[in-house]
Amino acid sequence: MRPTPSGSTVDIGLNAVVLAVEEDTPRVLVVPDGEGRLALPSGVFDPRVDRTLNLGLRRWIAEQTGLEVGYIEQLYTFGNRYRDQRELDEGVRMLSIGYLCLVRDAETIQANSARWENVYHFFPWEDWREGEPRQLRQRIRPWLDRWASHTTSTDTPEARIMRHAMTFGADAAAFDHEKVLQRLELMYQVGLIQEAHRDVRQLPERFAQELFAWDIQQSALESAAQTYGGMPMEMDHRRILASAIERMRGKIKYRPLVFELMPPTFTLSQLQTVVEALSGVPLHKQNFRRLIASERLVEETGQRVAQPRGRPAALYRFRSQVWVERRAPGVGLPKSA
Amino acid sequence: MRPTPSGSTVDIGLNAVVLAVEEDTPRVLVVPDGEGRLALPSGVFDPRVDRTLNLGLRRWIAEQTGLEVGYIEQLYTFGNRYRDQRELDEGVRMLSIGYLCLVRDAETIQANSARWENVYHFFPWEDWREGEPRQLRQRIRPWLDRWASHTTSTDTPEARIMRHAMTFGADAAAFDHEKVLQRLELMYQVGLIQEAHRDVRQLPERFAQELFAWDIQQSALESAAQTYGGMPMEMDHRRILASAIERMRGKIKYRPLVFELMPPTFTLSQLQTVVEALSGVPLHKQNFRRLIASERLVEETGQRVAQPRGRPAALYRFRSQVWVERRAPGVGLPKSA
DNA sequence: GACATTGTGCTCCGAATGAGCATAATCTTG
DNA sequence: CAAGATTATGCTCATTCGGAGCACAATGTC
Repeated sequence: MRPTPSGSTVDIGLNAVVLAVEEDTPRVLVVPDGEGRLALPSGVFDPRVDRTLNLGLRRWIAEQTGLEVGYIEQLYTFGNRYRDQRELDEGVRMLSIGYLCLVRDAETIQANSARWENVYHFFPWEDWREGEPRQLRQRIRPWLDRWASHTTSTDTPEARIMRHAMTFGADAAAFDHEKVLQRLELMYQVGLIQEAHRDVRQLPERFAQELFAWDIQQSALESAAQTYGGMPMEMDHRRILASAIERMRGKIKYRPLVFELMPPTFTLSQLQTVVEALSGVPLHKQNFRRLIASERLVEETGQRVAQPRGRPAALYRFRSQVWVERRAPGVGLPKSA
Repeated sequence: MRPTPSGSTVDIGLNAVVLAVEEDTPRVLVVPDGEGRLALPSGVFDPRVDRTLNLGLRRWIAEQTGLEVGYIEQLYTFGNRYRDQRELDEGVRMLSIGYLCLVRDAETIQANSARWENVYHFFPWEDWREGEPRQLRQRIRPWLDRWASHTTSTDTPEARIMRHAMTFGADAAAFDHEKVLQRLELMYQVGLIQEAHRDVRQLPERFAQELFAWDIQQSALESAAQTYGGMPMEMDHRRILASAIERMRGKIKYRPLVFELMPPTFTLSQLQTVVEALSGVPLHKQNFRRLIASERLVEETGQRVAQPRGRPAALYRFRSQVWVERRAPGVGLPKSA
């Protein structure tokens, strides 16, 4: 190992994606900055204060939101330059480590004006529970097609069409619901999310050219980003959120992660609603029950719960024994999801 | 975002797990330190030199091994204390970012005495191609059982038995081949790998107690670690290697990662051998071919290749088109794998 | 030419999956 | 109170997928 660069200029940002699901709405905890800009709970890691990264993260979350989170999982370490104002001002390099945190109750009150925001407000094109989102088909895809038809010095139209097909699918049937991050990054590069326009203004000229490299008038693009591009976040926080949703969608299939979001007892319909909220696709009710039953992920409590309408549902609880018994327990999702 | 801690004391270590498969042997690139200790190619990230983490990593690999790697994927950022001597000496805190790199040809000559080492020399218990490894059944499991039977202030025997079952499986059938990292970390905590004994010597007393907390005489344990615990590595490099194998085993099923390790053309048997080498399990030959064919991951070149024995095999190449067509292309593995 | 060895095509069966029908248990409304 | 609406739950059926093995092909060796 070579000697350390003297007087390191690297800071470690810890960023928490705290998720909860309320009814059929997946929510993320956000911290407004007072001027309407949204950020994830986050802070700089100081090894003199916190012994581990996890402890540092927990401290920042508690300070900024008053919440004590249970489940924590590291996502990814982002190291891109030029996305942080302070970096430009002071020449400090910031790395961001993203974390996924799951909590049971979105109703929990937070301190410091932190609040819950619908995840799909940040990615309107990711919610396919009612079929392909209209805005995606009618507004976003046309922009992507226009972008793909432009040739640049670095991209051929074929490469761009392929990129479009690989992320958003050539048609609705080929849409891979797990590629949340890849889709966001294409939207960024095309200029269909507001962060791209914010960044391009403070970027050195030679880097600016990498962004939405095509001869569309930027104002039209920026207006489209405001209308269809979902809510923006500070710095690269929307990317971190995208990583979290992607991880969630992938992992839910083979690990019993959902139960970190459920109350101690729940009905199978509630469980299905939560899975659907996260994965963004509708599920066949009877088959979902059959699957949960065959995986023996839950057990009956013997109680039933009255509903506002319809037959009362049986209450279940998670069988923590599954951790030892089975090898890859998860709620499963249809191949098409 | 709060103000930065003045004069950060965090360094970022970049660590590369460079994998290749030669015949039926998965190999990792290691850099000996001159005294027989092995390390991964690694170095400290300096943002003044390299614009991105990936570029920094590539530079370190090239400097230490002379190799230009193709495929790179970030694994995990480790932040544990007390595993680096310099940290103890100078109070510098080091975070390690692990990367998985894939190269096509293990024969490539390296500079600076870097060399290829069989991955399973570091994890002898992970190679199940010939069934459950004898050392695991006859030597390692008994130690784990003895460990599990001890009660401590922090652990009940039930918790330890559960931990054993969750990682190594209660019986051979329940062994989950993907949990490579969890198994290594249990081995570390029990004291069955040499790094644990190295670390415990330089740890402050109160942390030392967390390690192999049981009343076995340490010398017997250390001797077992030397005999059955696989080859040790510097710092936490073996953990990073474990993460890489785990990622590889998981991802190979649903992404065409293997082809990064294959030559431009190959036979289906060669492909199967590589998949088996990485996943550590034997596969049914005819079903493997059927799967590859049905996924249309490859296409025939029309050529055949003579063998030392047996019928000549058809040569195939990877169909890069699959990236656009299919949603989760991978080589697939049996449920039991 | 018999035999060993590896490659390749095909079948069979049971499990898992997608889709839908039917019935049960509740509340609301006429 | 009966009919209808609504949600929960049980069950069937057709299809696909995955595990296992038989059979034959194409080479080299004895």
